[in-house]
Amino acid sequence: MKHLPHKTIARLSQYRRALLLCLAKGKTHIFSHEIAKIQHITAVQVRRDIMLIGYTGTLRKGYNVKELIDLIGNIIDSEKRIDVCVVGTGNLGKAIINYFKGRRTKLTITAGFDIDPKKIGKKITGVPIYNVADIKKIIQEKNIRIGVMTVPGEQTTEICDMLVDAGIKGILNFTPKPVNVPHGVFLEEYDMITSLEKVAFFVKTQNEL
Amino acid sequence: MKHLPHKTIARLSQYRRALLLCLAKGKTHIFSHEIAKIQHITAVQVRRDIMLIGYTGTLRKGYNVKELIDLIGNIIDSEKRIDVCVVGTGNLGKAIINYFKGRRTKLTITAGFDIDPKKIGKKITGVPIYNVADIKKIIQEKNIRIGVMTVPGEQTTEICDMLVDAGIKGILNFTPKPVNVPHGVFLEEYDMITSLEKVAFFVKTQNEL
DNA sequence: AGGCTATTGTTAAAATAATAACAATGCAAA
DNA sequence: TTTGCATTGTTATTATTTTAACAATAGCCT
Ligand SMILES: NC(=O)c1ccc[n+]([C@@H]2O[C@H](COP(=O)([O-])OP(=O)(O)OC[C@H]3O[C@@H](n4cnc5c(N)ncnc54)[C@H](O)[C@@H]3O)[C@@H](O)[C@H]2O)c1
Ligand SMILES: NC(=O)c1ccc[n+]([C@@H]2O[C@H](COP(=O)([O-])OP(=O)(O)OC[C@H]3O[C@@H](n4cnc5c(N)ncnc54)[C@H](O)[C@@H]3O)[C@@H](O)[C@H]2O)c1
Repeated sequence: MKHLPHKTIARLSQYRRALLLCLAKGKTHIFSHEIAKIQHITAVQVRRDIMLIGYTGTLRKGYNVKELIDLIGNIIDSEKRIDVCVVGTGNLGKAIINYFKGRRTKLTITAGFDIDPKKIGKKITGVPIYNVADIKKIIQEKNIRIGVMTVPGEQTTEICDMLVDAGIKGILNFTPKPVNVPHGVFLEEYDMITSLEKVAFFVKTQNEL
Repeated sequence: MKHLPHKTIARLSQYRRALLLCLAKGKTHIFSHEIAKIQHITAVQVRRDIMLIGYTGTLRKGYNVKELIDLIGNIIDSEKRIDVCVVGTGNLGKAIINYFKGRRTKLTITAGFDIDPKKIGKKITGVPIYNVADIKKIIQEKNIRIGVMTVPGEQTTEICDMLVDAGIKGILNFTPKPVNVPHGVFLEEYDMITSLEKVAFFVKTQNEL
C-alpha cells in the first residue's frame, strides 16, 4: 500500500465504528451503499477507500463485516495498545474520559492530569487523575504517547510544551488556543466554534437563496 | 464573490478568532505570515483566502485587523443573531455552553434541553434548561435555528427527528451515532474518536519509518 | 438454462484545494 | 534620491479528493 489519504484514514475509522454496530446486530455482510448511507457519503467513495486498503468483497453479497473490521484494525491500529492522557479534567475532559470508557479500541486513556487539588487523586470512571506537576514522570513511566488538551486557553501553550518535553508523540488540542509543536509530533486541533460557524454560514446562505 | 470553498469558510472563522485576540492586544495591522503562523498554515494560503473575499491589505503594513474582522463578519455571520440550542446538558453539553459564554459572536446559545428533572429549570452560566418535552414549543417561540446534540447515543435519532420537526435548519451532532436529515437541513458531525485514531495512525506510521 | 440485475473493482475525468512563482510596489535605509 | 527588500495580489501549476463511468460477474428469477 503506497499511501493512504488523510481523509481515507478518517473515514476508515468511521466505517469501523459503523461496522462494529452492524456486527453487534448480527449482520455478517454489508453493501457499500449501506455503509455510505450511514456515513452520508457515496457508495463509490466507500468502495474506493476499501479498494485502497486492498480488501475485496463478494459480488452480490457485499463485504464481510468481521473481516473488514479486522483489516481496518490492521491498518489504523497500532500492534500494541497506545496510552493516552487527558490534561485538564473539567467538563470537557471528563466527557472525553467517559466517552472512551468501554470502547473497543487500541487507544486507552490511562491518566488524567489537573492542577485542582480537589480533583487530584480521584478517579473518573476508573482513570486516575494526577497532579500536573508530575506530568513528565507519569507520562514516561506509563509510556503515554498521545495527549489530549482540555485545559483553559491560557494554560495551553505551557501544557503543550510540557507534553512535548515529556516525549509525547501526538497531541489533540481542544482548547481555543492554537499551539506549535516541533517536527515529529503530530498535531490535530479541533474547535467547535469553527464547526458551528460553518453550520451557521450554510444556514444563512440557504436562507438567502 | 462566486463561491467560497468550505475549507476557506472554516479558515476564515479561525482567522477571525486569532484577529480578535490581536485586536485585544492593541495590534492594528497584521501580516499574512503572522496569521499563518498562528494557524499552522502557509502565508500564501492566508493571502489567497483573503483575496477570495475581496479584501486588500496595505503593502508593507499588512492587513488592517479591525477591517478584516468586520469583513469576515459580513461574509460568514448572519445579519441577525442566530439562536442555538444544546440538547443534552451533561458534561459535554455543559462544556459547550460554558465555552460559548461571553464570546463575541452572532451565534448565541439561548436554550438547553434535558430530560433529567434535576437539571430542568436550572441555568448553566445564564442559559435556561428546559424540558425536552417542550422542545418544539421553545424552539419556535425563540426562533432557534441551530441545534447541537450532546445526548447519549441511543437518544440521538429521536432527538434529531424532534429538532427537524421543530424546524431547525442546522444540526451539529457530537454523539457517536450518525443521523440522517432531510434536504434543506445542514448537518455537521464530529467524532473525537476519529480524530484520535488519526493522531494514533500517524504516531504509529512515524514510528515505523 | 439463460437472461437480468445489483453489485463490485477499477480506470478515467472532474472538482477542489494547496503550493509555487513572480510581478508590482511602497517603505526603509543608505 | 536611489537601492534593496519585504510584502501583497494573482496567475499558473501541482496535488489531492471526489465523482463518474463502465466492464465483469455472481446470484436470482423465470
Ligand atoms: N474545542 C472545543 O470544541 C471546545 C469545546 C468546549 C470547551 N473547549 C475548551 O476546552 C477547555 C476546557 O473546557 P472545560 O469546559 O472543560 O473547562 P473547565 O474549566 O471545566 O476545565 C478546565 C480544567 O483544567 C484544569 N486546569 C486548569 N489549569 C490547569 C493546568 N495548568 N494544568 C492542568 N489542569 C489545569 C482545571 O482545574 C479544570 O479542571 C477550555 O479551554 C475550553 O475553552 C473547547
Ligand atoms: N463526539 C465527541 O467528540 C464526543 C465526545 C465526548 C462525548 N460524546 C458524546 O456526547 C454525548 C454526551 O456526552 P456526555 O459525557 O455529556 O454524557 P452525559 O451522560 O454527561 O450527558 C448526557 C445528557 O443528556 C441527557 N439526556 C438523556 N436523554 C435525553 C433525552 N432524551 N433528551 C434530552 N436530554 C437527554 C442526560 O440527562 C444528560 O444530562 C454522548 O453521546 C457521548 O458519547 C461525544
